[in-house]
Amino acid sequence: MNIENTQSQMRKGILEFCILSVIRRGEAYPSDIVEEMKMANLQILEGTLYPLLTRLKNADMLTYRWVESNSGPPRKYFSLTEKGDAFYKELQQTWMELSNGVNAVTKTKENN
Amino acid sequence: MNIENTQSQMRKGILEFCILSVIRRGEAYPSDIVEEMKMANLQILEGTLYPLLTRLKNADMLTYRWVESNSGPPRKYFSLTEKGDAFYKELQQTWMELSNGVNAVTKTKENN
DNA sequence: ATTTGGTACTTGGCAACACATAGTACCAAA
DNA sequence: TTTGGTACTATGTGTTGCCAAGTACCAAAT
Repeated sequence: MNIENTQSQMRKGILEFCILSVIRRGEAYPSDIVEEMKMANLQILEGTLYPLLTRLKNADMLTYRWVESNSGPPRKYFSLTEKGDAFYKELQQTWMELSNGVNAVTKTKENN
Repeated sequence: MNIENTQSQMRKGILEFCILSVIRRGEAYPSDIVEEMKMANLQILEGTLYPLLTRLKNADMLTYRWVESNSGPPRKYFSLTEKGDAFYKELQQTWMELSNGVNAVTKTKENN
């Protein structure tokens, strides 16, 4: 029961939302995503990102196309499917409700 | 990959924070906690709450005392230990950072 | 031509936790 | 003494973040 562990627990399910959000703004390949997340102070590791993208693709939320790179191997560029877009909107709603709920329970005079 | 599942995934680690917050405002027994959570639109089930309280107690974050009830069996009233209070403050910081991060990544013009 | 280093992706396994389910125990009123 | 409600316990399952090891491709240096 340490903070590092709790931090990764808190990430569960939320990363999915963030990643869909990044891809939703335009085709992206894994390193793009890591970069955008880092800019928002949300680190995500490759060992987390790759399996997550695979899950989302298998669930028909994402598609990808191979794009040649001039500095290394080809890259998978991901984009949202219609289903993925619909799912994203549900996640958005879910996050808002959760976030409001947590703030309601914890942000009370006595706790500040 | 459905919404119900994602909702419970998103709860991971966050419930811990919420529950400590409720108890921090004053001794509470499980049903009190469920009630306060429900008021904030955060449902928590008994099968989740009890093991969580046990974990927190085993980690020295909580203590409890038995209190007689005039309508049923005695109740465990929980309160925070010093360690629990320190931990709560860390969780508070963690939640703020995570929450800000998620909003930064997802709340962009293109996504509204 | 072979080595080296970087980039991109894959795979298998582990630990933590929300949740479901079934069960135990206690109490009070019918 | 049965019934129904309340309080708590114990066990098992599925999902997921993360780690670690591995594969593969490319380009510049040796």
